[in-house]
Amino acid sequence: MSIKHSLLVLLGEGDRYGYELRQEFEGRTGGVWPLNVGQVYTTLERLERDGLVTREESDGGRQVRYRLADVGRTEVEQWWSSPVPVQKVGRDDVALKIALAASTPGVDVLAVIHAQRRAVMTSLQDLNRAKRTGSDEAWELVADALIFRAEAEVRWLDHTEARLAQRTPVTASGTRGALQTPGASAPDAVPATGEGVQR
Amino acid sequence: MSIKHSLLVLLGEGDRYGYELRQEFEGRTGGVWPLNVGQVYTTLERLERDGLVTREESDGGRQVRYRLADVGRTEVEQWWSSPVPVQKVGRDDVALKIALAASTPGVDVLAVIHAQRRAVMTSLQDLNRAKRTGSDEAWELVADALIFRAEAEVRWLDHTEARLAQRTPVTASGTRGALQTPGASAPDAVPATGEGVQR
DNA sequence: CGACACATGTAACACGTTACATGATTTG
DNA sequence: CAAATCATGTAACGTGTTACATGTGTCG
Repeated sequence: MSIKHSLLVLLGEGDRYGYELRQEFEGRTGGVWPLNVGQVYTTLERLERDGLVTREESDGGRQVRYRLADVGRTEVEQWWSSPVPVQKVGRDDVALKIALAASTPGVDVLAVIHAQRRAVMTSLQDLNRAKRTGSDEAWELVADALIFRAEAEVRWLDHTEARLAQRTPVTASGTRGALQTPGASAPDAVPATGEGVQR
Repeated sequence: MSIKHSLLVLLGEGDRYGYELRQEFEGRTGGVWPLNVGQVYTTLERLERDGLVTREESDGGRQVRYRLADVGRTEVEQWWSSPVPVQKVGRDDVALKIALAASTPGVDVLAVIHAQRRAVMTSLQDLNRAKRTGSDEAWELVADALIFRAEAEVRWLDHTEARLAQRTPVTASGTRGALQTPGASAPDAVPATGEGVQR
């Protein structure tokens, strides 16, 4: 959904050809989102098929310029004015995994949580380190988004661990022993304002 | 990646047939993740093709029982012991959109941010309301994950808005006027510990 | 010349999603 | 009986991803 619209946005600024679109895209996003060239072409094909863009060969057939059609222009405007749909359904891989782990006998939920947190915090370090290096504005925006999200995930993992730790430890027959860290207290209402991210 | 492993996990507790798997899955996840039955069957096909499960008809051909193969069992164990890969690359639809908006002339970034925040906060309300209703443990886990993530997104939107507001407003020729909310101060270091989510 | 950037494409696959088709069995 | 539930599947599409194929132009 996003590549399609991104290309449309770029085409909104003027006619472009595939190769060019890819370069601009990576420039705009600070290279955070590496885009395979092939994908640009296939996406453009679909866009043309759906009548959002028109194609015309130029430079004696060496380049294939694309132009934003009216339908496409409308599409872009709608995209700008409507928010990215929030995942109401709950397609969250991590949450699903933990929920599954919590309800599966013989699985060490705490260990799963620990492993996950370790991974998230590592990537968090990487992100913060990389953020200091790169100076691109777009890059920093995206990096911050990832950082905020990662921090939220850590907070959620803490929250969940605390909650699971205080439940009746019936299914205590784990595969291997997990470090039983107590975790912060779990506020019952809105779980925001977690402050302990660093460990 | 998750449905596949979820089915494998369920099969780890004993032989199951498709219909049954779907019911158990929805039960375990508190129904948060509605799973189309057809998808269970196609997924099972792939799993069988890849040798992770074996199939055998039972009940006179009325049911098709699946059994976890050794390869599948290994796969499950690996899944439990390895974290869900953190999105290092930055496939973040919202961040991409905002970054694009910020670098596209004639687009009102603030308006885009506002629309997004409005949507997120609405879903946040829904989630909190629904959380009070449902009492399932799995459901609450997943709901919390979504809540934490949504809050992080709001915080990031605030953060980004503040940052964009203080940059030289050269491209001030927006499509329509946006409410110029000042937003919180932007801490330069780690942007965690945002506390003002409610508006 | 050889390597590299430019430029376009095809093929195949993975995963998810929706919709439709088809029967058997239970139950009001 | 009719409707709902049980149970299995197929077809088609959307989006993303990787890998490969092919040719031109430029520059050291």
